Amino acid sequence: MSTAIENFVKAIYKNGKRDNNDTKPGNIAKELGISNAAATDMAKKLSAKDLLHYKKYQELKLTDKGTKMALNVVRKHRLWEALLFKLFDLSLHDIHKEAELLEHQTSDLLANKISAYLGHPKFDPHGDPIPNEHGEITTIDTSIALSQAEEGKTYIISRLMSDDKEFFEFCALNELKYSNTVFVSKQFSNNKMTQILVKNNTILLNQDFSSIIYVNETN
Amino acid sequence: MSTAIENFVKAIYKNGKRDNNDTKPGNIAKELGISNAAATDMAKKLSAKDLLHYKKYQELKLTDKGTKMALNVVRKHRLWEALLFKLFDLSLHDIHKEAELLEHQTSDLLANKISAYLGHPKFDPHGDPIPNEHGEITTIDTSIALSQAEEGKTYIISRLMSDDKEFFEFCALNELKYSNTVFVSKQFSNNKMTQILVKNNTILLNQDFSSIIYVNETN
DNA sequence: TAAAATATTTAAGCGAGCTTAAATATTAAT
DNA sequence: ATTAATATTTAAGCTCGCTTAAATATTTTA
Repeated sequence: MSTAIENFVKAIYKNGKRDNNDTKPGNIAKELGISNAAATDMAKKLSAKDLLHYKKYQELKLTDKGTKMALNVVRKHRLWEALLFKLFDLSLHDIHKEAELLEHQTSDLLANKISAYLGHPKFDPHGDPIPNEHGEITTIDTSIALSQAEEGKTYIISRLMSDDKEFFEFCALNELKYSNTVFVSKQFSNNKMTQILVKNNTILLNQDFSSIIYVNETN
Repeated sequence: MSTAIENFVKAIYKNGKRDNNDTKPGNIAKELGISNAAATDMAKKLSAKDLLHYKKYQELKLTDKGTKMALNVVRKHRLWEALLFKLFDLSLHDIHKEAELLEHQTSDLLANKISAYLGHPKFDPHGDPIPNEHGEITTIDTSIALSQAEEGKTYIISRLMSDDKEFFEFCALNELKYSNTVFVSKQFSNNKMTQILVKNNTILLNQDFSSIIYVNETN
């Protein structure tokens, strides 16, 4: 299936997930930056391929097959985001742009390898859920802020919940990266500080930072 | 520039590098799995774009612009191969297939990030040279076999020169991967063994293995 | 509820990147 | 050097994924 088809199906899927869910061709067209005519055309074609239900002037609805395809593309996108974020010093915006292209040229095998390498993460760096191999999504984020973590336990960073440049610089300096391992050596309950160990570096976090670094328990 | 164009230019470049260098349309067509007619057609188009010189019934010759494009694609291909090889447990064949797709969807920025992450390697896991950002190629491989390495020095693995499955299994077990760091703790000159330290594991290599693991000095 | 605004669909057409079939040129062989 | 074999080119035509313009349906609003 082509990039155009994958993007079309993905756009319908994402549109359906929003509050303002109007999945008529015009809306999808706007999202994809193509003409309404092109969207109608594509809708008919994909209907013939059993990827969506199309009826004149009605909303577009993905079939099970279409939903599965959309979830597969979304999975690849988010896995790429997670990998690029972990490996490289790139802005989330740049990462998104690269993932947008790579997602269509990624075999299921490679996607699974990326997932395994990252420890099968359930969320990407934006905090969006990553569908598993079978298209299943974990909607409940079981991660907790480092400020809530238990002393003496080991966690994996799942989310850096901030837009602050300085915070990201601090993270980069201290190996605080998505999917890295963190050992919570001490919780100072009085002054709300958290002491952690990351790659043999001991770091003392104040609450500002410990409350926006999200982690998952290791199992 | 499209995937079709990039592949066409790349095919001419690679063809020209071989002994049997006949860069007429038919040969390129065979390499790309397209018809001769399609290749002639494309040659005309690319001539108009100043990517190659085309004269009826003559060989196709890349212009400087075309050569630069080819080198850029080759660079991205080989960087992907190096990265995938380092990160994932995949066969060289699978890695090649994935890189073949990813190479066309990779920004120069991302390519540079991959290169930096790998320590700007000069060769990919096959031992093929990786052009730098400016399209320059290091043709002389300065790497040496571990059997020739100096005691007490630290090296970086540049090449695993084998097709043997068991050898690769041994490598995987012992963190002997492309771009990993190796410390040569002892060279036993009498029985031609080499003792190395990789990620806190001490490994004793016989000459069979130490002579096919190629490394570069760290600088 | 009828007119105005907006959205969707149909129709015609275009470029990219292919195809096959036929015409033409080149190369190899006798 | 002619003929036979092979390669290249031209021509016509296909699908995909778009476009614009016109026709038609739906919504909004007065």
